[in-house]
Amino acid sequence: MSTTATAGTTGSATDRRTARERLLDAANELFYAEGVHTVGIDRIIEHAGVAKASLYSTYGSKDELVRAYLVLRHERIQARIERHVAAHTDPRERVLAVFDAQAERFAEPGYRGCAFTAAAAESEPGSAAVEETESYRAWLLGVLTDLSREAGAKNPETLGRQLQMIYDGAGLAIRIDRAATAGPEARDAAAALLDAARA
Amino acid sequence: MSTTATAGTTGSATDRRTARERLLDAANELFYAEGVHTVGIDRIIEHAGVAKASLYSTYGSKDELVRAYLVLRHERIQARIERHVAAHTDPRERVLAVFDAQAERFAEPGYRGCAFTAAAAESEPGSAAVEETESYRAWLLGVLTDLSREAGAKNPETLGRQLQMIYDGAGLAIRIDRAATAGPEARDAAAALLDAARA
DNA sequence: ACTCTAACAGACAGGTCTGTCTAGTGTGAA
DNA sequence: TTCACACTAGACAGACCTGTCTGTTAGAGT
Repeated sequence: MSTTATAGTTGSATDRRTARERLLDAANELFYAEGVHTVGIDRIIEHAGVAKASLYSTYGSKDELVRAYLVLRHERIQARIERHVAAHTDPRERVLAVFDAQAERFAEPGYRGCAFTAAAAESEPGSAAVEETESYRAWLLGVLTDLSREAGAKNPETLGRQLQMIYDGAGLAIRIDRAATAGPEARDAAAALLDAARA
Repeated sequence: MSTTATAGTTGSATDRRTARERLLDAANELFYAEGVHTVGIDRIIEHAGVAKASLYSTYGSKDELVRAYLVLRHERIQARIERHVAAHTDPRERVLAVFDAQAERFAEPGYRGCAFTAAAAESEPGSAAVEETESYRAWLLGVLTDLSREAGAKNPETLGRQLQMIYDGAGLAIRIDRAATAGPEARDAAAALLDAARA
Protein backbone atom coordinates (compact mmCIF):
# COMPACT_ATOMS: atom_id res chain seq x y z
CA MET A 1 0.00 0.00 0.00
CA SER A 2 1.05 3.50 -0.76
CA THR A 3 4.13 2.54 -2.62
CA THR A 4 6.67 5.13 -1.70
CA ALA A 5 8.68 4.24 -4.73
CA THR A 6 7.45 7.34 -6.53
CA ALA A 7 7.83 5.30 -9.62
CA GLY A 8 10.51 6.24 -12.04
CA THR A 9 8.61 5.98 -15.21
CA THR A 10 7.16 2.58 -14.57
CA GLY A 11 6.12 2.42 -18.15
CA SER A 12 2.55 3.54 -17.81
CA ALA A 13 1.13 5.40 -20.74
CA THR A 14 0.80 8.57 -18.70
CA ASP A 15 3.38 9.49 -16.12
CA ARG A 16 0.66 11.19 -14.15
CA ARG A 17 0.15 9.43 -10.87
CA THR A 18 -3.26 8.78 -9.48
CA ALA A 19 -5.08 11.40 -7.49
CA ARG A 20 -4.54 9.30 -4.37
CA GLU A 21 -0.78 9.37 -4.71
CA ARG A 22 -0.59 13.02 -5.58
CA LEU A 23 -2.78 13.89 -2.60
CA LEU A 24 -0.65 11.85 -0.24
CA ASP A 25 2.50 13.49 -1.55
CA ALA A 26 1.03 16.96 -1.22
CA ALA A 27 -0.22 16.17 2.27
CA ASN A 28 3.19 14.88 3.25
CA GLU A 29 4.93 18.00 2.05
CA LEU A 30 2.50 20.61 3.30
CA PHE A 31 1.39 19.02 6.57
CA TYR A 32 4.96 18.37 7.57
CA ALA A 33 6.31 21.76 6.57
CA GLU A 34 3.50 23.88 7.98
CA GLY A 35 1.39 21.74 10.29
CA VAL A 36 -1.87 19.86 9.89
CA HIS A 37 -3.96 22.69 11.25
CA THR A 38 -2.45 25.55 9.29
CA VAL A 39 -2.75 23.77 5.96
CA GLY A 40 -6.31 23.63 4.67
CA ILE A 41 -7.93 21.35 2.17
CA ASP A 42 -7.73 23.96 -0.56
CA ARG A 43 -3.96 24.21 -0.22
CA ILE A 44 -3.65 20.44 -0.47
CA ILE A 45 -5.74 20.01 -3.58
CA GLU A 46 -4.14 22.97 -5.27
CA HIS A 47 -0.67 21.59 -4.57
CA ALA A 48 -1.70 18.14 -5.72
CA GLY A 49 -3.48 19.43 -8.82
CA VAL A 50 -6.57 17.49 -7.88
CA ALA A 51 -10.26 18.26 -7.48
CA LYS A 52 -11.75 18.54 -4.05
CA ALA A 53 -14.24 15.79 -4.80
CA SER A 54 -11.35 13.44 -5.52
CA LEU A 55 -9.96 14.02 -2.06
CA TYR A 56 -13.25 13.22 -0.41
CA SER A 57 -13.97 10.20 -2.57
CA THR A 58 -10.57 8.66 -1.87
CA TYR A 59 -9.83 9.65 1.72
CA GLY A 60 -13.24 10.58 3.06
CA SER A 61 -12.16 13.41 5.31
CA LYS A 62 -9.24 15.61 6.19
CA ASP A 63 -8.70 13.58 9.33
CA GLU A 64 -8.23 10.41 7.30
CA LEU A 65 -5.80 12.19 5.01
CA VAL A 66 -3.84 13.17 8.07
CA ARG A 67 -3.88 9.53 9.13
CA ALA A 68 -2.59 8.42 5.73
CA TYR A 69 0.15 11.03 5.96
CA LEU A 70 1.26 9.77 9.37
CA VAL A 71 1.05 6.13 8.32
CA LEU A 72 3.31 6.96 5.41
CA ARG A 73 5.86 8.56 7.70
CA HIS A 74 5.62 5.70 10.14
CA GLU A 75 6.42 3.23 7.37
CA ARG A 76 9.39 5.23 6.18
CA ILE A 77 10.81 5.78 9.64
CA GLN A 78 10.33 2.15 10.53
CA ALA A 79 12.12 1.02 7.40
CA ARG A 80 15.00 3.38 8.05
CA ILE A 81 15.44 2.34 11.67
CA GLU A 82 15.23 -1.35 10.83
CA ARG A 83 17.84 -0.88 8.14
CA HIS A 84 20.25 0.79 10.53
CA VAL A 85 19.69 -1.76 13.27
CA ALA A 86 20.09 -4.69 10.90
CA ALA A 87 23.46 -3.34 9.79
CA HIS A 88 24.97 -4.26 13.16
CA THR A 89 25.33 -7.44 15.17
CA ASP A 90 26.87 -6.04 18.34
CA PRO A 91 23.95 -5.46 20.75
CA ARG A 92 25.28 -2.12 21.93
CA GLU A 93 25.70 -0.88 18.38
CA ARG A 94 22.19 -2.05 17.55
CA VAL A 95 20.75 0.20 20.25
CA LEU A 96 22.75 3.17 19.04
CA ALA A 97 21.75 2.46 15.45
CA VAL A 98 18.33 3.91 16.29
CA PHE A 99 20.04 7.20 16.99
CA ASP A 100 22.12 6.87 13.86
CA ALA A 101 18.88 6.63 11.94
CA GLN A 102 17.64 9.74 13.70
CA ALA A 103 20.83 11.66 12.99
CA GLU A 104 20.56 10.67 9.34
CA ARG A 105 17.12 12.22 9.24
CA PHE A 106 18.32 15.35 11.01
CA ALA A 107 20.81 15.90 8.24
CA GLU A 108 18.18 15.92 5.53
CA PRO A 109 17.19 19.32 4.16
CA GLY A 110 13.86 20.54 5.42
CA TYR A 111 13.84 18.32 8.47
CA ARG A 112 11.60 19.92 11.06
CA GLY A 113 11.44 17.42 13.89
CA CYS A 114 9.08 14.61 14.66
CA ALA A 115 5.93 14.75 12.56
CA PHE A 116 3.96 12.77 15.12
CA THR A 117 4.52 14.91 18.17
CA ALA A 118 3.83 17.99 16.06
CA ALA A 119 0.60 16.62 14.64
CA ALA A 120 -0.56 15.28 17.99
CA ALA A 121 0.07 18.62 19.66
CA GLU A 122 -2.20 20.32 17.15
CA SER A 123 -4.97 17.78 17.33
CA GLU A 124 -7.65 16.83 19.77
CA PRO A 125 -7.86 13.55 21.66
CA GLY A 126 -9.53 10.90 19.56
CA SER A 127 -8.33 12.34 16.26
CA ALA A 128 -6.50 10.26 13.71
CA ALA A 129 -3.34 12.24 14.45
CA VAL A 130 -3.38 11.30 18.11
CA GLU A 131 -4.21 7.68 17.35
CA GLU A 132 -1.41 7.26 14.85
CA THR A 133 1.01 9.06 17.13
CA GLU A 134 0.25 6.69 19.97
CA SER A 135 0.67 3.76 17.62
CA TYR A 136 4.01 5.04 16.37
CA ARG A 137 5.29 5.79 19.84
CA ALA A 138 4.28 2.38 21.14
CA TRP A 139 6.14 0.75 18.29
CA LEU A 140 9.29 2.80 18.87
CA LEU A 141 9.19 2.17 22.60
CA GLY A 142 8.94 -1.54 21.88
CA VAL A 143 11.97 -1.40 19.63
CA LEU A 144 14.05 0.49 22.19
CA THR A 145 12.96 -1.84 24.96
CA ASP A 146 13.76 -4.98 22.96
CA LEU A 147 17.15 -3.68 21.92
CA SER A 148 17.88 -2.67 25.52
CA ARG A 149 17.04 -6.16 26.67
CA GLU A 150 19.26 -7.73 24.04
CA ALA A 151 22.05 -5.41 25.09
CA GLY A 152 21.83 -6.74 28.62
CA ALA A 153 20.26 -3.78 30.38
CA LYS A 154 19.34 -4.53 33.95
CA ASN A 155 15.91 -2.97 33.51
CA PRO A 156 15.12 -2.81 29.79
CA GLU A 157 11.67 -1.28 30.27
CA THR A 158 13.12 1.65 32.15
CA LEU A 159 16.03 2.09 29.79
CA GLY A 160 13.69 1.93 26.84
CA ARG A 161 11.64 4.80 28.21
CA GLN A 162 14.76 6.79 29.02
CA LEU A 163 16.13 6.30 25.54
CA GLN A 164 12.82 7.45 24.12
CA MET A 165 13.11 10.60 26.22
CA ILE A 166 16.44 11.36 24.60
CA TYR A 167 15.06 10.54 21.18
CA ASP A 168 12.09 12.85 21.68
CA GLY A 169 14.18 15.57 23.26
CA ALA A 170 16.55 15.58 20.33
CA GLY A 171 13.68 15.92 17.88
CA LEU A 172 12.34 18.82 19.89
CA ALA A 173 15.72 20.51 20.00
CA ILE A 174 15.86 20.31 16.24
CA ARG A 175 12.38 21.61 15.71
CA ILE A 176 12.25 24.45 18.19
CA ASP A 177 15.88 25.39 18.76
CA ARG A 178 17.25 24.28 15.41
CA ALA A 179 20.10 22.77 17.43
CA ALA A 180 22.54 21.52 14.81
CA THR A 181 24.48 19.22 17.13
CA ALA A 182 21.45 17.39 18.51
CA GLY A 183 22.07 14.22 16.50
CA PRO A 184 25.49 13.21 17.83
CA GLU A 185 24.75 14.57 21.28
CA ALA A 186 21.66 12.41 21.54
CA ARG A 187 23.64 9.39 20.44
CA ASP A 188 26.35 10.10 23.01
CA ALA A 189 23.77 10.51 25.74
CA ALA A 190 22.13 7.23 24.74
CA ALA A 191 25.51 5.49 24.86
CA ALA A 192 26.21 6.85 28.33
CA LEU A 193 22.83 5.72 29.58
CA LEU A 194 23.18 2.31 28.01
CA ASP A 195 26.63 1.74 29.45
CA ALA A 196 25.44 2.79 32.89
CA ALA A 197 22.50 0.39 32.67
CA ARG A 198 24.65 -2.58 31.69
CA ALA A 199 27.32 -2.25 34.34
CA MET B 1 -27.69 44.24 42.02
CA SER B 2 -24.92 43.83 39.59
CA THR B 3 -25.92 42.06 36.45
CA THR B 4 -22.48 40.56 36.45
CA ALA B 5 -23.23 38.47 39.49
CA THR B 6 -23.30 35.38 37.32
CA ALA B 7 -19.58 35.21 37.03
CA GLY B 8 -17.84 32.34 35.30
CA THR B 9 -16.15 29.43 36.95
CA THR B 10 -13.11 31.45 37.73
CA GLY B 11 -14.83 34.34 39.41
CA SER B 12 -17.43 34.49 42.14
CA ALA B 13 -20.20 37.01 42.57
CA THR B 14 -18.08 39.10 44.89
CA ASP B 15 -15.01 38.72 42.73
CA ARG B 16 -13.21 41.99 43.12
CA ARG B 17 -10.33 41.08 40.90
CA THR B 18 -9.95 43.05 37.73
CA ALA B 19 -10.99 41.74 34.37
CA ARG B 20 -7.30 41.43 33.54
CA GLU B 21 -6.67 38.98 36.36
CA ARG B 22 -9.74 36.91 35.73
CA LEU B 23 -8.88 36.68 32.04
CA LEU B 24 -5.35 35.55 32.77
CA ASP B 25 -6.60 32.90 35.15
CA ALA B 26 -9.14 31.63 32.66
CA ALA B 27 -6.54 31.62 29.90
CA ASN B 28 -4.15 29.69 32.09
CA GLU B 29 -6.71 27.03 32.88
CA LEU B 30 -8.26 26.62 29.46
CA PHE B 31 -5.24 27.11 27.23
CA TYR B 32 -3.24 24.65 29.29
CA ALA B 33 -5.95 22.03 29.56
CA GLU B 34 -7.13 22.11 25.95
CA GLY B 35 -4.62 24.00 23.85
CA VAL B 36 -4.35 27.55 22.60
CA HIS B 37 -5.90 26.74 19.26
CA THR B 38 -8.83 24.67 20.44
CA VAL B 39 -9.93 27.24 23.00
CA GLY B 40 -11.57 30.26 21.42
CA ILE B 41 -12.10 33.73 22.72
CA ASP B 42 -15.70 33.03 23.60
CA ARG B 43 -14.71 30.16 25.89
CA ILE B 44 -12.21 32.37 27.65
CA ILE B 45 -14.53 35.27 28.33
CA GLU B 46 -17.32 32.98 29.42
CA HIS B 47 -15.04 31.20 31.85
CA ALA B 48 -13.67 34.47 33.17
CA GLY B 49 -17.11 36.09 33.42
CA VAL B 50 -15.90 39.04 31.39
CA ALA B 51 -17.10 40.87 28.30
CA LYS B 52 -15.31 40.43 25.02
CA ALA B 53 -14.58 44.13 24.80
CA SER B 54 -12.74 43.91 28.11
CA LEU B 55 -10.42 41.30 26.71
CA TYR B 56 -9.58 43.39 23.70
CA SER B 57 -9.16 46.59 25.69
CA THR B 58 -6.73 44.96 28.14
CA TYR B 59 -4.80 42.47 26.04
CA GLY B 60 -5.40 43.73 22.52
CA SER B 61 -5.51 40.35 20.83
CA LYS B 62 -5.70 36.65 21.48
CA ASP B 63 -2.01 36.33 20.63
CA GLU B 64 -1.10 38.75 23.41
CA LEU B 65 -3.30 36.87 25.84
CA VAL B 66 -1.40 33.72 24.89
CA ARG B 67 1.83 35.60 25.57
CA ALA B 68 0.61 36.68 29.00
CA TYR B 69 -0.39 33.09 29.75
CA LEU B 70 3.06 31.78 28.85
CA VAL B 71 4.85 34.55 30.72
CA LEU B 72 2.84 33.61 33.79
CA ARG B 73 3.87 29.98 33.50
CA HIS B 74 7.47 30.94 32.86
CA GLU B 75 7.52 32.95 36.08
CA ARG B 76 6.02 30.13 38.09
CA ILE B 77 8.31 27.45 36.69
CA GLN B 78 11.33 29.64 37.17
CA ALA B 79 10.43 30.28 40.80
CA ARG B 80 9.89 26.59 41.43
CA ILE B 81 13.16 25.52 39.85
CA GLU B 82 15.13 28.22 41.64
CA ARG B 83 13.59 27.16 44.93
CA HIS B 84 14.60 23.53 44.40
CA VAL B 85 18.10 24.40 43.28
CA ALA B 86 18.65 26.81 46.17
CA ALA B 87 17.74 24.06 48.61
CA HIS B 88 21.00 22.27 47.89
CA THR B 89 24.67 23.14 48.08
CA ASP B 90 26.18 20.01 46.58
CA PRO B 91 26.73 20.78 42.88
CA ARG B 92 25.50 17.36 41.75
CA GLU B 93 22.32 17.70 43.79
CA ARG B 94 21.76 21.17 42.40
CA VAL B 95 21.68 19.79 38.85
CA LEU B 96 19.27 17.06 39.84
CA ALA B 97 17.11 19.57 41.69
CA VAL B 98 15.87 20.76 38.30
CA PHE B 99 14.43 17.31 37.76
CA ASP B 100 13.04 17.25 41.28
CA ALA B 101 11.16 20.39 40.39
CA GLN B 102 9.88 18.71 37.25
CA ALA B 103 8.80 15.58 39.13
CA GLU B 104 6.97 17.77 41.61
CA ARG B 105 5.02 19.27 38.76
CA PHE B 106 4.31 15.85 37.26
CA ALA B 107 2.64 14.85 40.51
CA GLU B 108 0.18 17.71 40.42
CA PRO B 109 -3.35 16.88 39.32
CA GLY B 110 -4.12 17.99 35.81
CA TYR B 111 -0.50 18.17 34.73
CA ARG B 112 -0.42 17.75 30.97
CA GLY B 113 3.20 18.30 30.02
CA CYS B 114 5.13 21.37 29.01
CA ALA B 115 2.86 24.29 28.14
CA PHE B 116 5.51 25.86 25.94
CA THR B 117 6.21 23.01 23.59
CA ALA B 118 2.48 22.41 23.27
CA ALA B 119 1.71 26.05 22.50
CA ALA B 120 4.62 26.38 20.11
CA ALA B 121 3.60 23.25 18.23
CA GLU B 122 0.18 24.74 17.60
CA SER B 123 1.39 28.16 16.57
CA GLU B 124 3.04 29.66 13.58
CA PRO B 125 6.55 31.08 13.47
CA GLY B 126 6.58 34.66 14.65
CA SER B 127 3.65 34.22 17.00
CA ALA B 128 3.80 35.19 20.64
CA ALA B 129 3.69 31.52 21.57
CA VAL B 130 6.82 30.71 19.62
CA GLU B 131 8.62 33.79 20.89
CA GLU B 132 7.88 33.06 24.53
CA THR B 133 8.76 29.41 24.07
CA GLU B 134 12.15 30.29 22.67
CA SER B 135 12.70 32.67 25.54
CA TYR B 136 11.76 30.05 28.11
CA ARG B 137 13.88 27.36 26.52
CA ALA B 138 16.90 29.63 26.30
CA TRP B 139 16.54 30.41 29.99
CA LEU B 140 16.26 26.75 30.97
CA LEU B 141 19.19 25.76 28.80
CA GLY B 142 21.24 28.46 30.50
CA VAL B 143 20.33 27.12 33.92
CA LEU B 144 21.21 23.55 32.98
CA THR B 145 24.46 24.64 31.40
CA ASP B 146 25.51 26.75 34.38
CA LEU B 147 24.69 24.00 36.84
CA SER B 148 26.57 21.50 34.70
CA ARG B 149 29.61 23.75 34.72
CA GLU B 150 29.46 24.16 38.49
CA ALA B 151 29.19 20.40 38.82
CA GLY B 152 32.44 19.99 36.95
CA ALA B 153 31.20 18.64 33.64
CA LYS B 154 33.89 18.36 31.05
CA ASN B 155 31.70 20.00 28.44
CA PRO B 156 28.91 21.87 30.18
CA GLU B 157 27.35 23.19 26.97
CA THR B 158 26.91 19.67 25.64
CA LEU B 159 25.68 18.28 28.93
CA GLY B 160 23.26 21.14 29.28
CA ARG B 161 21.70 20.33 25.94
CA GLN B 162 21.58 16.63 26.76
CA LEU B 163 19.90 17.31 30.07
CA GLN B 164 17.36 19.46 28.29
CA MET B 165 16.64 16.56 25.96
CA ILE B 166 15.80 14.39 28.94
CA TYR B 167 13.73 17.16 30.48
CA ASP B 168 11.78 17.65 27.28
CA GLY B 169 11.42 13.95 26.65
CA ALA B 170 9.99 13.40 30.10
CA GLY B 171 7.43 16.13 29.58
CA LEU B 172 6.44 14.57 26.29
CA ALA B 173 6.12 11.13 27.85
CA ILE B 174 3.76 12.59 30.39
CA ARG B 175 1.69 14.45 27.88
CA ILE B 176 1.33 11.87 25.12
CA ASP B 177 1.91 8.55 26.86
CA ARG B 178 0.75 9.55 30.33
CA ALA B 179 3.83 7.70 31.55
CA ALA B 180 3.51 7.74 35.31
CA THR B 181 7.14 6.88 36.05
CA ALA B 182 8.64 9.58 33.85
CA GLY B 183 9.67 11.82 36.74
CA PRO B 184 12.05 9.53 38.61
CA GLU B 185 13.26 7.91 35.40
CA ALA B 186 14.22 11.28 33.98
CA ARG B 187 16.04 12.13 37.18
CA ASP B 188 17.93 8.83 37.10
CA ALA B 189 18.88 9.35 33.49
CA ALA B 190 20.11 12.84 34.28
CA ALA B 191 22.19 11.49 37.13
CA ALA B 192 23.75 8.84 34.91
CA LEU B 193 24.59 11.43 32.26
CA LEU B 194 26.01 13.84 34.78
CA ASP B 195 28.20 11.20 36.42
CA ALA B 196 29.51 10.07 33.07
CA ALA B 197 30.33 13.67 32.12
CA ARG B 198 32.26 14.34 35.33
CA ALA B 199 34.47 11.29 35.31
C1' DA C 1 -20.59 1.97 -30.06
C1' DC C 2 -21.59 1.84 -25.29
C1' DT C 3 -20.87 2.03 -20.63
C1' DC C 4 -18.40 2.60 -16.51
C1' DT C 5 -15.19 4.81 -13.76
C1' DA C 6 -12.12 8.25 -12.28
C1' DA C 7 -11.23 12.56 -12.39
C1' DC C 8 -11.99 17.55 -13.25
C1' DA C 9 -13.94 22.58 -11.95
C1' DG C 10 -16.17 25.18 -8.94
C1' DA C 11 -20.37 26.89 -6.54
C1' DC C 12 -22.46 26.49 -2.21
C1' DA C 13 -23.96 25.51 2.59
C1' DG C 14 -23.07 25.70 7.29
C1' DG C 15 -20.09 26.31 10.77
C1' DT C 16 -16.27 28.64 13.57
C1' DC C 17 -13.12 32.02 14.61
C1' DT C 18 -11.20 36.77 15.64
C1' DG C 19 -11.96 41.32 16.25
C1' DT C 20 -15.08 45.70 16.09
C1' DC C 21 -18.79 48.26 17.37
C1' DT C 22 -23.00 50.03 19.69
C1' DA C 23 -25.46 50.76 23.70
C1' DG C 24 -26.25 50.43 28.45
C1' DT C 25 -24.79 50.04 33.68
C1' DG C 26 -22.63 50.79 38.22
C1' DT C 27 -19.23 53.48 40.98
C1' DG C 28 -16.25 56.76 42.81
C1' DA C 29 -14.54 61.53 42.78
C1' DA C 30 -14.86 66.49 42.24
C1' DT D 1 -25.11 66.48 40.45
C1' DT D 2 -22.10 65.54 36.86
C1' DC D 3 -18.33 63.47 34.83
C1' DA D 4 -14.99 59.85 33.85
C1' DC D 5 -14.13 55.27 33.76
C1' DA D 6 -14.30 50.42 33.65
C1' DC D 7 -17.13 47.16 32.62
C1' DT D 8 -21.20 44.18 30.50
C1' DA D 9 -24.07 42.18 26.75
C1' DG D 10 -24.38 40.96 22.41
C1' DA D 11 -24.90 41.95 17.37
C1' DC D 12 -22.12 42.09 13.47
C1' DA D 13 -18.49 41.87 9.76
C1' DG D 14 -15.14 39.44 7.44
C1' DA D 15 -12.34 35.67 6.87
C1' DC D 16 -11.61 30.92 6.63
C1' DC D 17 -12.56 26.05 6.88
C1' DT D 18 -14.67 21.48 5.96
C1' DG D 19 -17.57 18.93 3.37
C1' DT D 20 -21.44 18.41 -0.33
C1' DC D 21 -23.28 18.84 -4.64
C1' DT D 22 -23.87 19.56 -9.75
C1' DG D 23 -22.26 19.07 -14.07
C1' DT D 24 -18.46 17.95 -17.37
C1' DT D 25 -14.64 15.36 -19.54
C1' DA D 26 -11.47 11.64 -20.81
C1' DG D 27 -10.14 7.05 -21.17
C1' DA D 28 -10.49 1.98 -20.73
C1' DG D 29 -12.91 -2.32 -21.12
C1' DT D 30 -16.45 -5.09 -23.46
